[in-house]
Amino acid sequence: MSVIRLLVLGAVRQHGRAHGYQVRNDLEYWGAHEWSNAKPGSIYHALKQMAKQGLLVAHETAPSTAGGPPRTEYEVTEQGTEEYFRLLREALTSYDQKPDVLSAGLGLMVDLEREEALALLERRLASIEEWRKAVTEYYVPENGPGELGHIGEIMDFWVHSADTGAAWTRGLVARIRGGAYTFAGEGEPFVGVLAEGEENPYATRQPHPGDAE
Amino acid sequence: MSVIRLLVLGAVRQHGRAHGYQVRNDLEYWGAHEWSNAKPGSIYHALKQMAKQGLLVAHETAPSTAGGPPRTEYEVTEQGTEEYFRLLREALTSYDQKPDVLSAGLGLMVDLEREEALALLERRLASIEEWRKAVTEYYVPENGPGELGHIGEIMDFWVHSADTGAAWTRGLVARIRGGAYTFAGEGEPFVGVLAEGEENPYATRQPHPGDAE
DNA sequence: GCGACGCTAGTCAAGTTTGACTAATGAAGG
DNA sequence: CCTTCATTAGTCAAACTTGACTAGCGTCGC
Repeated sequence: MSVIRLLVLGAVRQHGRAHGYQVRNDLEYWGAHEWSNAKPGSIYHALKQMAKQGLLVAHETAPSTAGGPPRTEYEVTEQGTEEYFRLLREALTSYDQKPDVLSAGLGLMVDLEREEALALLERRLASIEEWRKAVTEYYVPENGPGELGHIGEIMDFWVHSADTGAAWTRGLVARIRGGAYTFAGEGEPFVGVLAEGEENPYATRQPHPGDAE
Repeated sequence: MSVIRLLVLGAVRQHGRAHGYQVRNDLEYWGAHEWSNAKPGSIYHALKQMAKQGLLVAHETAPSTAGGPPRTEYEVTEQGTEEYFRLLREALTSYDQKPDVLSAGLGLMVDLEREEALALLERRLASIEEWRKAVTEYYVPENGPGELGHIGEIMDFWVHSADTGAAWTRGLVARIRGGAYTFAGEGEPFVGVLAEGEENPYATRQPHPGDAE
């Protein structure tokens, strides 16, 4: 699963209706350009593609209020909402060792109810455990480890990552169970997007000047 | 940087001369299909592209000895060797939080001399430290953390990953400094590729049957 | 003696990602 | 005024990735 679709659906959904540039700014607000491949090209592509597939509807809109080419606003369809929750649940559950996917899941988890988020994270812990068992059983050669030479370090690195990742997840579960954060259906939700015209307080040092990394 | 080029260059270089299917098998031997995007399509694409760019030379070869279409053998050029070491050094040094790149670097690090590998890993530690300082200084809002709401968990996750990653790297440095493994110029190198016809002892449960994940 | 199956060695189209480029507006400076 | 510059909003070609497909050859069973 590519993380872009999840992020874009999450951003559009929180606005109700949003154009590409707004999504782009939200993702920067979330810091997503630092930990995922959220670049303008990918974002606009995802919007168009998902519109073509019926996950979003595109409303043609008049030339923008503040310079630049005319902008298109998007809205999430029912089908898109389904897909959004499918992706979100998968992001929180599966241990496919892609940290950007988990990060996106963390940013959007409050769209779920507290109990469900907890259940998904527990499932995640179980699947890490399962992965660990499969790998260590499978890759330990007859004559003990070390027979693999330095190649064994790769496995050791992955196992270490899995273990520390699991430990961190257990901490998160404890915080959520202890009442942290506001989940779906618990009153005033946390505002995770920028209003039209609002400035990003966590903008990168050099805000995209003509883009180019 | 995409990890595929590094892996493919490393594999071809160890053979001296190799065709695509051989590279594909080596990467499976290394377990790369588990922790990177090393799929047939990507591998063959990388071979062709790098041949076009002069990093590899392609030798047309007669139809294979054991069925299948005629195969092309590749060899690393001088330019390709330069690029290989550039990529390898970068993989070991930079903390761009992509674990597959580090994994590839670990698998190929013995192509460097021990002292250089150690120096690169120390640089890696320094750059993790630097990243950590920048992020924590920059992202902590005036009114303390927690103002970010659940979004703060994303940062916490990344900082935790950086810290545990650094700890693991320090362990690796200690092992290498303690004399583990055989690096370049230290006699008989570890055999990291499969000879023609040799079977992969760590093959996945179901060896690629018609491919398809 | 032939048909099914698996292995060898790839190709290909569709989709995605990248990095650089464009074009319109408005504000600031001289 | 008029040039320069940042901001808004997005396009585009080239490269890369993905998953499914192809085709030759051996061999095993019956």
